[in-house]
Amino acid sequence: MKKYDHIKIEKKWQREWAKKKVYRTEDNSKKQKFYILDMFPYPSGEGLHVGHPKGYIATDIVSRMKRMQGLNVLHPMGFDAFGLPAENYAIETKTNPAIAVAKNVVRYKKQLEIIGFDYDWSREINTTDPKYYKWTQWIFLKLFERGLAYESFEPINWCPSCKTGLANEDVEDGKCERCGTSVEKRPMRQWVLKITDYADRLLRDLNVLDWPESIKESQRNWIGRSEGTEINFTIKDKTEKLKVFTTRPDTLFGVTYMVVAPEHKFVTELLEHRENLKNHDEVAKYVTHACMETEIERTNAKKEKTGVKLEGIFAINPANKEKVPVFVADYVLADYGTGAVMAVPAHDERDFVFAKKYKLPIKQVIEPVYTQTTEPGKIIPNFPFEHRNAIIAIVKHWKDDKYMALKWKKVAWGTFITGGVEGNQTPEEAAKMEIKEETGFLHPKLISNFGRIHSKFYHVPKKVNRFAHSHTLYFKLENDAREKVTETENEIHEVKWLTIDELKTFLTEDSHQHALRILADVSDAYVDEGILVNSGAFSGKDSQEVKKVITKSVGGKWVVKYKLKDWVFSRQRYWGEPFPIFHNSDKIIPVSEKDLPVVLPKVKSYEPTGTGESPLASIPKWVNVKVGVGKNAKMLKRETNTMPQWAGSSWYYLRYMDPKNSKALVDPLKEKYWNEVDFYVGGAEHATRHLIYARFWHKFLYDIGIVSTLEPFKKLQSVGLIMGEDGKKMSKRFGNIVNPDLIVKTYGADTLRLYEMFMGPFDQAIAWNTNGMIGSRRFLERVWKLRQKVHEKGTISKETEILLHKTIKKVTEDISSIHHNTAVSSMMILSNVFEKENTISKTHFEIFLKLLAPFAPHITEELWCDLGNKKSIHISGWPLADESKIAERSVTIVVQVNGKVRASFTAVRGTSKEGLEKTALDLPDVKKWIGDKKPKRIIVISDKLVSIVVA
RNA sequence: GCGCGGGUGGUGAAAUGGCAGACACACUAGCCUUAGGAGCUAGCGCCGCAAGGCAUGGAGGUUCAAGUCCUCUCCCGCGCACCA
Repeated sequence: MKKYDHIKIEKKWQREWAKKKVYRTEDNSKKQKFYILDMFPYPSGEGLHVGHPKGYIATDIVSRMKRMQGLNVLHPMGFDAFGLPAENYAIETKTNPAIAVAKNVVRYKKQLEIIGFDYDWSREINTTDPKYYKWTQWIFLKLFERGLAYESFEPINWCPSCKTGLANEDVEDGKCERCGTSVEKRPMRQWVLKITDYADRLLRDLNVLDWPESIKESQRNWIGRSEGTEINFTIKDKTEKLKVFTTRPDTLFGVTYMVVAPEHKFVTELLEHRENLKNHDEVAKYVTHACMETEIERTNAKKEKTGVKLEGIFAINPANKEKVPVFVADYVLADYGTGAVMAVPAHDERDFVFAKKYKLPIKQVIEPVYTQTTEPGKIIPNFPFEHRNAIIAIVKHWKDDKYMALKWKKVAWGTFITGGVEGNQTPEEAAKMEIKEETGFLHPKLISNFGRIHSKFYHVPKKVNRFAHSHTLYFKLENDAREKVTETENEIHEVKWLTIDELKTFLTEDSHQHALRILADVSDAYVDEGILVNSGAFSGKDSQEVKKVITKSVGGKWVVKYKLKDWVFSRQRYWGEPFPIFHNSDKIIPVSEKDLPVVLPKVKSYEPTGTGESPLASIPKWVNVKVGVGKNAKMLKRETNTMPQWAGSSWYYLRYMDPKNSKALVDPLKEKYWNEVDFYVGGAEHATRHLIYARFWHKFLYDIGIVSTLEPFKKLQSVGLIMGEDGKKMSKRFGNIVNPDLIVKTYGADTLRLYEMFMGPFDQAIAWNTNGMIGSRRFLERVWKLRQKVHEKGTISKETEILLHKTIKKVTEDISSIHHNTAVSSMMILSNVFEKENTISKTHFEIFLKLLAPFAPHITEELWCDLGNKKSIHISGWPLADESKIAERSVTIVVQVNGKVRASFTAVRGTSKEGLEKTALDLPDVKKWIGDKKPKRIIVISDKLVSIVVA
């Protein structure tokens, strides 16, 4: 037999498939459709490394199986090529980026082709093709028509190195995602898309998506919805008001000062006239400094908080008419909420830190409520609470720095002294009585009142959910006078004298720990929900329940805010889609649809100007256009910004449905047929950019009737990176790049494909290991040799046939759930068993080849053809597992004695439990372990195991 | 700090609550070959001569039975982070 010559075989079949158009996708098919998509690549000058095809191989396998199962599969490929990498390359080499992109695309296609993908290349798209970006511009026009694209002059993130504005999503840790330079805030004219209008739908519809939870969670975080209240504070002796946003209107009575962001209009306007502020210069200096800081410096949470008081300015708390000072401080963000906050230091950590530093009053308005969530005393849900007035007494020793604590004897509790308040006792009387009863001490003296601490728990002896409201009182013993304690009290608990440090580990109840923090003077802001105090008519109410009531009482408005910001959509660079927009002095005039596309002109220099203008501005012939005829003709100026890299990829999946249509973005009938992407595979790094932008545009296109689905990608799967052999990210910088061309040449595309799938779980990052790949090659060699055992009238054993059917089932299920690694290993097991057979029947071997075909399309096609088949294996039918064969007649029964496996035996499937038990007890190995002891219990699981328990 | 994933041999990893380590790499021994990154046979978690015991980051728990379920805890990766 011939040697397995992968080079010859792979070349031969790739040509043959292309010639016979084996993978051409039909639009007018009666078959059920399946749309499977890879995130298309950005063709850089460096070419693909072995990590790039991992996702493509996985989708290729799924699409091949689906095709064999008789579905009409759309599995397209294209190129995303606008943006900075191509432009920077152009600047370096002084070539037109269009030329470099064309060259890179050719290279990428060649690299992809030798791996043997089943793409229908007749549907290839390229985002830089005017025939494509015509429709990107068209979508922009529609957004503009609906008021979702607008010009703004707000300060935005600016990368001084890339010399362009950036979207919020392009900034990571205050640095430009592309080049790592710290971004600055810079006010400039820019185009912005109103993605915030879709925030609520983008958030809500995540729930129906079959996506990895981590990516959905990232998007939820990014959108950052929160509900709260907007409240106006009037300014003393002035007409203007200060509007704040808060999620905690229930703490309104605890406001002791206000804070506004340095960029806030309120501050800017005050600074316009010296006489407005007694400390004008100080404030001006602070504001200037704060605005100059970079995003990193500003947003570092660990940075010490700074601020300056606006001397002479006071705000009036609408709830209690109290007069509070106003500060300007950079811990308040200008672009979230209203850029101003009401500070409640007692119940907000940041305000607390600031108040401590500037010695501002801290006023408690929420009493803590602790809920027991662990046993013993875990509350029973949906069960009413019995309220009880109570005390917690902290008693200091008469001379030592020690405090009295109770160690409970019947439960694992450590507490201060506790008790109920009976009848018309005052809390102080009740506490003194408890001290005497429980400990015998006679002369406690009240030092201070720590207020109430509430706790919810299940009272085990009384069988009720209890809600205890404990007045927490601090006493000091005047002397050691003590009387005897009754026996009953002594049986319940033991008195201990402990230091503060010892109490930290001794006290088991959260409410007592809270009291201890007050005692030790280390309490910080209590930020959880609780019961209102010092809040006028609202005192005693539940904080959760009064939020809307308080809002209403001060004329506030219940609102929803998002962290998500509108999408800064213009770049001051050359290599992007031009905007279909004209300017006429102040007026904005959209280019009419029939004049699309606005083609990107050639320029002499691609260098960014850094002035906030793109290089396009330097081509007067392109910028100045005469529009209209006769006396209606006007000279207009074109918009010279370009769109960001993310524009083209925000809708490309739709174009594959109808890539050549010059009349419409996508033909409505084709859109209805192909519908949504059934399965989308790509890197998790796109979680908060491409995957949010595309969802946004898709929802917009739904609203204007272009698409018929609410979401673009039904099921999403993320690919785990392939790292270099050194475990570091594969990159030119580390010199650890493995070139797939070389692997394909030396080992073959089929080996590469098989290995990348066999490496490990698909979504997990993993290091490349060329050594480990040998195993996949050997497997294919063995499959090749198996051909010699195949005869028309060959036979395989019953067991092997059973295994074959189990393998069909396993491979089918594993491909569907992207467990390609275990699919490969199950085929390896089958081939190992085949090797032990003398002959293999043709039909059985063909089934095996079909299972392997999606993974190793070339070698299987060659063997399939060699067996005399005329049509391609890839359009043959997918095998079905015969369930009746999978159910083996004999099963192995495991016997456990006291939970340890001691023996096993073979039984006929379906043997009665009694029969299994009897056989098991008769086994010598079992008898040995039971000895003369009597089995206490015997558990029998049919067709599986017998578990014997002996004393 | 909050949220989402993970911790299993020398390595990559398998395992509907039912024989932990399938499958593969590496390694060891032997065979076959004019030596090669080839093939075949056997071995390969740890301790132990063995019988057997111990092992899925750590500590408890539920169960006849736990890598798998529950509680606490440590470590690693990712996302968000002064968002009021």
